[in-house]
Amino acid sequence: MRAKSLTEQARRAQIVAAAIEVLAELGYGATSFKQIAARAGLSSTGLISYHFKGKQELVDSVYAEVRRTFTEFVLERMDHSATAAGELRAFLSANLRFLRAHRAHMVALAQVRPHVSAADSADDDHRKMADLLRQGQRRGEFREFDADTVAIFVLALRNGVLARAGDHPEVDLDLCERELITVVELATRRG
Amino acid sequence: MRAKSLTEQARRAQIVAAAIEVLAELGYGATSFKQIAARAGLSSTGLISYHFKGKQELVDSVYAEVRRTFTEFVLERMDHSATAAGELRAFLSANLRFLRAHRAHMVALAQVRPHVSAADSADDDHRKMADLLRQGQRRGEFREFDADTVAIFVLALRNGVLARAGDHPEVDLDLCERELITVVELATRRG
Amino acid sequence: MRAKSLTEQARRAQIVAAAIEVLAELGYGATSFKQIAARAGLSSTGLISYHFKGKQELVDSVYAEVRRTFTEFVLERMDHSATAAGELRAFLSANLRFLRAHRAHMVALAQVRPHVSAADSADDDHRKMADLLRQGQRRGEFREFDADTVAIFVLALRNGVLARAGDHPEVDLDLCERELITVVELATRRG
Amino acid sequence: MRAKSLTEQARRAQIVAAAIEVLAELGYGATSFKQIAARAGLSSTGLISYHFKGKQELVDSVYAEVRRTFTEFVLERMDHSATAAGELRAFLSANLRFLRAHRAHMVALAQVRPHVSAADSADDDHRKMADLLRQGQRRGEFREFDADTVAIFVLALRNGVLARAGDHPEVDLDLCERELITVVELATRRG
DNA sequence: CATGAATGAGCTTTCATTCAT
DNA sequence: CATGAATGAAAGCTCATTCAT
Repeated sequence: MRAKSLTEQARRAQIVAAAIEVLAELGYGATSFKQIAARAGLSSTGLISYHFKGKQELVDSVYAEVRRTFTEFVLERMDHSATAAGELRAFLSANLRFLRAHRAHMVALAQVRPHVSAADSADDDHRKMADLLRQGQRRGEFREFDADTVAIFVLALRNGVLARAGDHPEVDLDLCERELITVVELATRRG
Repeated sequence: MRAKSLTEQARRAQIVAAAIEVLAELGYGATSFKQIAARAGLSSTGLISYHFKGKQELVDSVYAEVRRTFTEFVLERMDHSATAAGELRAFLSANLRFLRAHRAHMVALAQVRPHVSAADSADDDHRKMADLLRQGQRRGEFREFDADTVAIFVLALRNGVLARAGDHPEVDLDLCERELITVVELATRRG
Repeated sequence: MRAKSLTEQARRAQIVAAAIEVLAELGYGATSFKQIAARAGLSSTGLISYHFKGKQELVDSVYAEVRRTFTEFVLERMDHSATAAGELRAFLSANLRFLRAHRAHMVALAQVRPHVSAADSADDDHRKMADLLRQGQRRGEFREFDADTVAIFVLALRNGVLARAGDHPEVDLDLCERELITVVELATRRG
Repeated sequence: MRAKSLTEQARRAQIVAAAIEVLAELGYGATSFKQIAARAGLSSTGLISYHFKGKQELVDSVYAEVRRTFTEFVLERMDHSATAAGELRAFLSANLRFLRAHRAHMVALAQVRPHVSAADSADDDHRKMADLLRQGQRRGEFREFDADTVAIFVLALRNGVLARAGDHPEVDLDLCERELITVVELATRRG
């Protein structure tokens, strides 16, 4: 894999950005090269094939880009010094803030996930969350529970809120954030 | 809308059943009329178009059928006499049992949901859950929280568990059920 | 592989026939579904894909059809009772007559052969010819030579004549036939 | 047509050489500018279009180059002083040796021939061979036959052997050469 | 001269849908 | 009612070619 030129990188980024927009607006099924090309102001779908070996590579690139943006966003807002409980709170909080800042990314992510070829990196999320929970248990912050199972719950809450908020713009994200943090704390804390 | 003859109803049911199987096995994207017809033992996709005005109507019918089956299943197992907390427990429990008994329906539901046109009947679920929660608050079983928000959480937990279990057959559903009930109880109970 | 209906067989035959014409006129590279559909009076290339699983199946069908026609034609004109030398003469003669009767088939065959997927049935021809030559040697009609090598020669002569005559309509096929038979006889006869 | 600079000539030669390799390895259908550029170490297919007016010119150039190499090779090995029969033997012999020395050229030639636009220079071969045969007849070396027709045969034998040997590497070229010379001699000699 | 990005026509294929029988 | 043949739109993708730099 030889290095991409600057122009190439820029075009790829532009196409990925257009794809994200279209995915968020029309959903995966209606997202064709034609739509993406139109959105990106390209004169031909051939150009997309020129920059991406196939639809799969584009889909994977979209996924990677959204994850990159998301991870970066969350990491910047994580509270590394503190307790596991603190990290958990920061994680949830960052997720909701990301939704506010990049709603299209969030929706596109949901649309694209079932079609990503990469060994499912959702498993990554799961593993990291379970580790954080176990750490909190070792430190005595959290009660006894099966960390893998509760990790499913935490991520389910996150996903469910994002999905709901994606469909229902009227959801009050501030309220949601407070309640979410409360709920997770009640569900995990010791005693 | 004139009444459907018995034959017609039977055919529709047969097609919907086949569609559910195919959706569960191949996913939405690979579910074509051809696949469904083959699965149903029909010799022509024309028959599907004959009985359903279009793909959308079939999709909606699949959704309706899965929901009907699901609702029926859950209702039979609800504990109506008891407390709101009891109902909540019964609801969660029934959901997991349904997954065990009708995994294909569950997977098909997930595949089909994003393409359903009907005014989202997920909203129905939400409303009912919120009502149940409010009832529990009035009775003093639950702590103070925003019922609409927590309804999102409860359903998110349910959906997340189902999704995870759909993809990862190794998940221990019994363990999952116990932890889920514990978590929801901790998160909602008074005091 | 279930039986094809009569209509289906007819359509397939029609498409194959059109493909043969187009191949003969435009060559393999310019033979697209579009051209074939136009030639066959079809309103859509989709119909070709409907009747043939893919381009490869069509190509193979064309090859099979031409070979079938050809083999039938030649077999009818073979002199089975007689000597190996007689059979050889009859074979060559029949080949040239086929060219006169079905020039398009012949040209299409040449165009299509490199793209046929079937285990090369040109090897079949070769084996049969070598067997015939060996038989003639055992009977004392033919001189000693390496039958496999001379089989290559005989088929090469046949192919070369067909190719030349395909490109140069002015070739005198009667003269060609007489000379060809003479040459092969001189090259193979004992003494 | 202004003279080509040295650089230009070199580039053209490089591209043609790469094209020959690709043609021999992948066949005509899979030989794209992209493949050729990659093989030649060029970073853009644009360069090919720059040096050749179109694909046709490249194809014709490949053909011309192979023919040039081939003719040169054969001419060097011809026995000019001798009889027509001797020249004929030398010609056949040289052909087989060329195949051994430059198999790729030979295969590329076969791939490219059907797509060459140039007034078929195969006719050249034919004319020369017919002349040689007539000369042999005048000198009393060869029997009476139609020289044009037998020229077709000789070239057909040559082509057929090359084609067969191209596809079947197990062919014994030494044996083939001896048999070929014998056959042609039997078929042409006087008495 | 060489580069690499861009273009648009063309390809095969799949799909939901229609319609005569 | 059911069948299977036919339709045409749309998809992803490849290709030779063009052009600004």
